[in-house]
Amino acid sequence: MGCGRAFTSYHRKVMERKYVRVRFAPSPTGLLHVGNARTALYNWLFARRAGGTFVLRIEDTDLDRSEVRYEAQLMEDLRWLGLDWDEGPVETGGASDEERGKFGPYRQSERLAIYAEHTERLLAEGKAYRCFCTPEELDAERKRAAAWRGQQVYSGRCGRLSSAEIEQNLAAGKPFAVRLKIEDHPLRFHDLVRGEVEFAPEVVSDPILVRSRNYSEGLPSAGPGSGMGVPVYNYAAAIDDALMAITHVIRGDDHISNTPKQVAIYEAFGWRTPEFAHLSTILGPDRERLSKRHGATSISTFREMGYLSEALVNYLALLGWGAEDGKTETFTLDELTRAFSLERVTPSPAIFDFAKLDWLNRHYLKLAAPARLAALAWGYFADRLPSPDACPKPVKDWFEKLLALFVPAVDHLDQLPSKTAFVFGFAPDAARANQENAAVLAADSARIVLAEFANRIRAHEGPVTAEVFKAWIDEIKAATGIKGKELFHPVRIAITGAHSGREFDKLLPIIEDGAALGLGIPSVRDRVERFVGV
RNA sequence: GGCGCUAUCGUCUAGGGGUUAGGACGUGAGAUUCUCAAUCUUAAAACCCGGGUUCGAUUCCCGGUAGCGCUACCA
Repeated sequence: MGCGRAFTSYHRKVMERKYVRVRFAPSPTGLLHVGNARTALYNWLFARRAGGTFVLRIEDTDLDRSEVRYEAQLMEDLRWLGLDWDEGPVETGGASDEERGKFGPYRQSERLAIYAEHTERLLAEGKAYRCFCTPEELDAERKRAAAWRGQQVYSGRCGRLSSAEIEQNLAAGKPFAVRLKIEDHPLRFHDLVRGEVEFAPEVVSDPILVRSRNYSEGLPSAGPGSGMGVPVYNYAAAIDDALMAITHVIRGDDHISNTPKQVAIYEAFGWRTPEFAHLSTILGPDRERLSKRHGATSISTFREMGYLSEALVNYLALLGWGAEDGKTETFTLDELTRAFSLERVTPSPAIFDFAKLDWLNRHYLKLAAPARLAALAWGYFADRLPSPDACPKPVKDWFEKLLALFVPAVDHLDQLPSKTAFVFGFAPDAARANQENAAVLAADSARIVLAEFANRIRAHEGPVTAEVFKAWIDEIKAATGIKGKELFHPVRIAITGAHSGREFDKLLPIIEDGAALGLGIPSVRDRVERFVGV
């Protein structure tokens, strides 16, 4: 296949909007949080559904705040969620040192020359102009405008400078920004989730496209011989979206007010505007924008807490989108891909519900294969188990059984150590000290039951199997007439330290098998003897 | 202040000019279990307010209110 021809025909089809091309364009200034992850997910689903292309672009024009480690983390998080991209930047330290895609580079810091070129064009065509206003002048103007009209717009006075004045300023070495000249007509765009949106031209004012040098210190040169600084977000994003032939811009609704500026940029270049879809904000329980103080928000934190990626993906999909039947709640990525449509995305903001996420996580935890759970949970037991590669098979098997019993009782895997702590060690004094336990143990029946149980333990050889235990319980019940809670609770406390927990017939083998493994796990006999005193 | 977006159970949502306004999470009750969890059954729980259009509005239109966003040479 001739690459050049293939590209040309592909490109033509792209231009005719026969293909869908979307992008996820994060700034590597922090960890990927659920809001952005949901944006990435919707982009990905939309692309996959349409058989289109999902592009990853890194918006790192804010060099003060951008960090390479965040970029790497971001890619790891996307992969963990199962969101693969078709085009994207060369990964620093990644498996491949090849850039994917023909519309690169995919990092804005590597596209500065492209922006500079386009700015020259706008300047030459009179669609943009140099603004020599100082920050102080602008500030004063803003205050005046705010007091007078309640609006803060730029007067556009540098747009009326004569060429002589411009030459003079340039010769004097005055720093300048580049502003777009806004035409006097409403700026409209179509939004797939909100319909037609329109802004009056005067509220947009002549926006800055390129910062002056003063604001671009320490940044890489915009290009050879260029006297300009670094472009602002709205400008770079619009150029990139156009040049990367993005057909649908799906992003957070905090960008709605930015969109008319970008539409004006598209118009200035004579480009066709893409479709937009603005996704609502994710809020915390107090209706404020979701943030760290509400709890976990970054994808990597959820991962560390032992949430399954399919649970998070499912939850995020449901947050702002509903299935067509109005009923289905659980979706695999595959099912989502088939069911998803932007038309069904809700425009209203959504409150992040940790309880529902937990429910979905429990759901997927129950479905997960034992070996996978073992691999995921191992890290939480680093101080109790040998490392996975140095671990004897019997220990591995035992651990899987332990998980099978206790995973259904947790919301996320990091709750496992505390749930299972009593298996690995037994603290009789703490068990007695517990108030609820003390109430149970205070009863005469409890003393009788425990004495009976201890007698049988002493007379017994070998592990206490579920069958042996059952027989003892039946005997004690028959001998003493004690049954139900009065019978079981004291025994449970003597073995586990708590009056509630998993079923004895599954729990006992875990304890007795564990005791035989050399992990320091006390046997049932050890426990009971220590508890009642020998 | 200006501009914009949004508004159905506590939460996520379905629906839509006439409905018993549906589902899910959570909550309450019951069943089961030695107990907890799980599971099953079940209950309570919503159309922001005011006007207009209409025979009829929760649904369409306008206004109000509230929440959120933007209002930077941040992204």
